[in-house]
Order: sequence, then C-alpha cells, then structure tokens
Amino acid sequence: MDKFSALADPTRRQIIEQLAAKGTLNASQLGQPFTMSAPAISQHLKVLREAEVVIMHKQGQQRLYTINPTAFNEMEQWLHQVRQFWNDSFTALDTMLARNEKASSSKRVSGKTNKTKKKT
Amino acid sequence: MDKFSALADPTRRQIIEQLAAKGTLNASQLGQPFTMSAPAISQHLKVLREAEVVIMHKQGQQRLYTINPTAFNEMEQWLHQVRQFWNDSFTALDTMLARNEKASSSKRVSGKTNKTKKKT
DNA sequence: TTTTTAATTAATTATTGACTTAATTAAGTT
DNA sequence: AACTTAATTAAGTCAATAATTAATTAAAAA
Repeated sequence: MDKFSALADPTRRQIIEQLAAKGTLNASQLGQPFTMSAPAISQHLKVLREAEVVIMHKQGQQRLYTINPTAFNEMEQWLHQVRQFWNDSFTALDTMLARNEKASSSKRVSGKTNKTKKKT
Repeated sequence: MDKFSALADPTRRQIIEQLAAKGTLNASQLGQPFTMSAPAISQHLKVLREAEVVIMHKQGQQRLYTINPTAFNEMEQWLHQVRQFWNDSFTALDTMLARNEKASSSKRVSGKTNKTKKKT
C-alpha cells in the first residue's frame, strides 16, 4: 500500500497526529483514543510501517512508533507540483473564461495557453 | 468520500495531473490515456466531483472538468501541520535517543519535552 | 517456572471500492 | 423524426480493506 492510501484512512491519520504531537508512543498508547480492538490498531500500524510512514523499534516487549520524517516528502511534492503546474499555466480568469465559454469566441477547450500569467 | 481517499487512487491522481497540465478537459479527453471503460472514468470523475477536487460545468453535451484550486489546501495544511508539530517538538537527536534508550537513563517514552529546539 | 502483559499473526466476516456491460439521458446532426 | 455522440446511471461481479475473535510469540514480573 502506498503512502496516499495509507493516509486515506481516518484512523491512521489520527495515529499520525498523535505521533506528531507526542513524538514516540507504543502500540497500546496509540490505541488508547480508539474503541476498536488492539489487533485492529496493530493492523493499522502494520500498514503505516509497510508504507514507511512510521518507524518501529522494539524496546523490551513494547513496540515504539515514531513518524518517519521523510514520509511526507513524496505527497507534498506531488501536491505542490500539481498546484504549481496549475498556477503557472492558468490564471483564475482563464478558468472563468473556460467555464463560461459565452464570454470568449473561440472553441478552445484545452491547451497551456498562458506561460506568463495574467495578461488580459 | 474525502479528499485523501479521492486522491489515494492512482487513476484519479493521473486525471488530476492531466487537468493540472491542460487546464480544462472533457470526460472523453480525460479517459483517453486509460484502457478502462468510459463509465469507469465517469465514476472516478464523480468521486473527484463529490470530494470537490474538481469542478464540472456543462457545455452542450460535453462536461468540462477543471481543478478546484482550493482543493489541496486542506491536505497541504494537514501535512504541513503534522510536519511542523513534529519539527517543533522533536529534534532528530531526540528521535535517535528515543530509539536507542540505552543512551538515556530515564524511562521517558513520550511527552513534548523540547519546546525550543536543539538544545543539547 | 508459572503467570501476566504487550503486541502480533491467523482466520473469518462484512463492507467498500473499482471495475464491467447494459440501459438511460440529453444534446447535436442528418 | 430518426440517428449519432457524450456522458451518465444502474446493476452486478470481484478484489481489497477494515474490522472481529482466537491463537501465538516473546518479554517481564510474581
């Protein structure tokens, strides 16, 4: 399972939020806020581990979990890249025009027309 | 379906990438790169619409799709917030210490101990 | 060394998600 | 009006996911 899917589940996002706030927590502590069973939590932790969103290390009989600090790079890059592409290529006005074709005469429907922005 | 889940699917992410690159595309154009059926694409578009990741507007018999420019704010904020929490509260060194308890004497396992950073 | 504690794995079930083909809606064309 | 095109909705299949309880592993405490 990839990082996007791993973080699509609200329980797993809450787990991450706990780790962001507290740094290191063991499996029991991470399960505390939830009503679901311990195995359910354990399975969520497995997903997060395998997606490399968290790092686990053993300390005696406990399993301590921390966030993998590089975990979010991939997602943030994707989001940023999509947003940049969007911003670079299209102004808000372009979007409005595309949405309301009556205002423009040509039948243009796609195409990166504006390399430099907002030149009306 | 929320935005995280909407973007967990690779087909839907590719659809978004197309829209980021091209601005506005109709349903047929968006389906072009894929081998799956038109209804499959239509269902993906429905998910993206309902999650408000894209905006649709009708133009004759076509449905034109664009990115909803505010779509990524929520996700980026979440990612940023998690990362900030993490960065503010824990230095890399803290993490290493937590991971290798032999190096520290106390049994501390959690707790935001460092409000100000990197004071070794 | 028996028992408790922490956590997992195994096996099963129910739900959700991603497709398919067939049918429908609505706009444009002949 | 009949036909074609664009896209959707409907209905059904199959695989993946999220949960459960039971069983297992391994460390710590009695």
